[in-house]
Amino acid sequence: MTTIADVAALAGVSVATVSRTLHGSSRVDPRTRERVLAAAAELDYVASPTATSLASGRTHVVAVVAPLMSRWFFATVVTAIEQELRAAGYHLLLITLDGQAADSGLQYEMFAKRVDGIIALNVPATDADLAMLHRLGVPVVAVGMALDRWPRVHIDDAAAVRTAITHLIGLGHREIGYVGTTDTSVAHMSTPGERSAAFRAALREAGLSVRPEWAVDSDWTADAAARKVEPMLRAEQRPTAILAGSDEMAIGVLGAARWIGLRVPEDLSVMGIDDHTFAAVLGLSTIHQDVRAQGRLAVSMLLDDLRAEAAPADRTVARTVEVPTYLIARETTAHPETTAPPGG
Amino acid sequence: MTTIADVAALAGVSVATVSRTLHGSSRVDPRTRERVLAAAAELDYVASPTATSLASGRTHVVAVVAPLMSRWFFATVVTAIEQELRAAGYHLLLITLDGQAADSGLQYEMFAKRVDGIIALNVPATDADLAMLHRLGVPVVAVGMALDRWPRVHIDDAAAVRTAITHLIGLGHREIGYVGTTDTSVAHMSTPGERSAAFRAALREAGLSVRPEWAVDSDWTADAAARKVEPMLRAEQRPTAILAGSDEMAIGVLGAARWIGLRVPEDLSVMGIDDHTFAAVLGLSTIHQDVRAQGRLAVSMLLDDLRAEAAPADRTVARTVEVPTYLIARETTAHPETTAPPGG
DNA sequence: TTGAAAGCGTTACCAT
DNA sequence: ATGGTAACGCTTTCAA
Repeated sequence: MTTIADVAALAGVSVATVSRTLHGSSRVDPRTRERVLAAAAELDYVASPTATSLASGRTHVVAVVAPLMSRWFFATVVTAIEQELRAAGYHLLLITLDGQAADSGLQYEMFAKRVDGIIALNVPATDADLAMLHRLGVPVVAVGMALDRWPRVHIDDAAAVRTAITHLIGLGHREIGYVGTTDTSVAHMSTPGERSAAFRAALREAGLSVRPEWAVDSDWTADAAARKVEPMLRAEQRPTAILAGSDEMAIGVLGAARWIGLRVPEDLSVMGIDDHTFAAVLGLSTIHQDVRAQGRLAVSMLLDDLRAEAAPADRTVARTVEVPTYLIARETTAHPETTAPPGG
Repeated sequence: MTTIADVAALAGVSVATVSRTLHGSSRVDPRTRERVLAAAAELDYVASPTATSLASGRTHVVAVVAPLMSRWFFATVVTAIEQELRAAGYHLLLITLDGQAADSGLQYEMFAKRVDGIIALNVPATDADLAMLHRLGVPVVAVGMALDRWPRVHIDDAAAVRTAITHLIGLGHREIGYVGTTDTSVAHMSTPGERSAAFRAALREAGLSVRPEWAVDSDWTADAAARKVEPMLRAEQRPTAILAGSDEMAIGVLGAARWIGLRVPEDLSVMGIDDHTFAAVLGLSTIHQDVRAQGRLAVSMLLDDLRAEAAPADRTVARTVEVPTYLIARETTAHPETTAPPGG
């Protein structure tokens, strides 16, 4: 393996000079620089990141922690993050909470020393986790769920839900149901329970009553949502519209409606939140959020912090950024034509 | 930051002994071990992975290279891989090709020295890339697309397509169309073009003719597939069934059918390949593949190679593993009831 | 502008 | 079984 010493030898300078040249930092005589660069190129030299890290104390790696990857939102943010990090000369260490006991703690110690910073995607943390994070002194940026006092990029979940409900009410719906996580105890799998709370609030604001049996708890998947919503749709009295906490779950509702034999939107209006890649093609009405933008923002905020460590008070980005959302009305929502005929 | 020296001091032994104890390798007096462990626990000592890497030459990090993350298949394998790696004490460095020029090369040099091995998910590589990889001497395992002579885990794409076609023919279909990538030039975005080739082969084997205009090229997304398949479905003569190269694209076909007003499966049968999470709930007939298993297998094969580096000829896993696939007939495929009435 | 040399925190070899 | 001590490959003072 070719080391910095080889380059130094070939260029006829000291390793210190090679290091300086390749770092572009301090001044180096143009002609010296020329020779060094030539030597490095000649030898296909690439500095050992390991040695560099040990000597400099910075790894140029950022950890991204997410509950799991198989959900569209996470996969999409991560792609955006990776791209942005790569452009900035950083690598991405992916940490998933999948398959871990919810209470096993995040074990930041295991990777904290490997990275310069952490981007946490919707990961809840126990007090112990937070304490650990602070103790380690690693910069953190949260995406989605707030994480202590760290910078955060997110959407206004309550507003998203309100917009959705307003849309449905505007169409004439009065009997509205909801599927989504309402229980936040399964910590590491949960997503802002705010959406569920916002649902109740939005209905109340509109002067509509919230029927408890029309707000069902579900895992954040299409299958689960379909199963959970089925009884509600088969009941004597069923809602004329259902809002799902995510498009994934909305697709589940679509499935349930299909196998029950309810026409969408004639017999049932369905809405989601997110604007999943499939939403357009399925004609799903939803609330759009720019997921990639959130990833990009998270990266700039983190890099900003990393730079600030070197040159304090050099921050350019707001400490918390709210990304706007907006309604996309497609074909799964319409005026309620019929008043809930006996289901089935 | 607490270092190995602190632990050694507290335990009253040399750093060498601490290193040995924590590594479990060579023998250490039980009582000494006890003291060291206590000291380490007392100080919350965690070895610096950076220093360890530099000294030992092994990073305990594996790179996973994928075209992008926002596709269900990739996201799912990656989750499985991460989980498996974590269990084995390894971390995962995620490299995406998203947003890179297709011909920009994979730039393995940029991360090769950071990792002990590489898992490549459906990434095509130029000869230059392959040469580079070999030169770097990093163990590689390929998932999906074959990569030179490296170990590989994959499904039999041709068989999958054949099974699908057989299913359709068994239902009585004779006019069968296909959507998927047929052009493999857009290298870093392509997936086994084998599926497309297999489609033609399967039809020919069955004695059916392949109408060129019924085999359309498309990006590997629902939207693209929907757009690409629309003209085919609106044409005077249209197929009675369509096989998509992936469930994602099949969902696109479902969308196109919906907005054109074709009933599925009465007017059109639709099949996919993969058994995407949404397939069940959408009632999509498809060919199932166990994606997580492929991820797990890839990890064992790679770890096997890493161990073999230490203790040569110590391999336990076959050099190439083929994961089985099988038909799941759901509700989007049926006997062709009508013979292609004028579209629209 | 350049070079010498002291770290950075571990591992692993060689003695003992 | 344990300790001393060269590496590992680079960065970064400190001098020159």
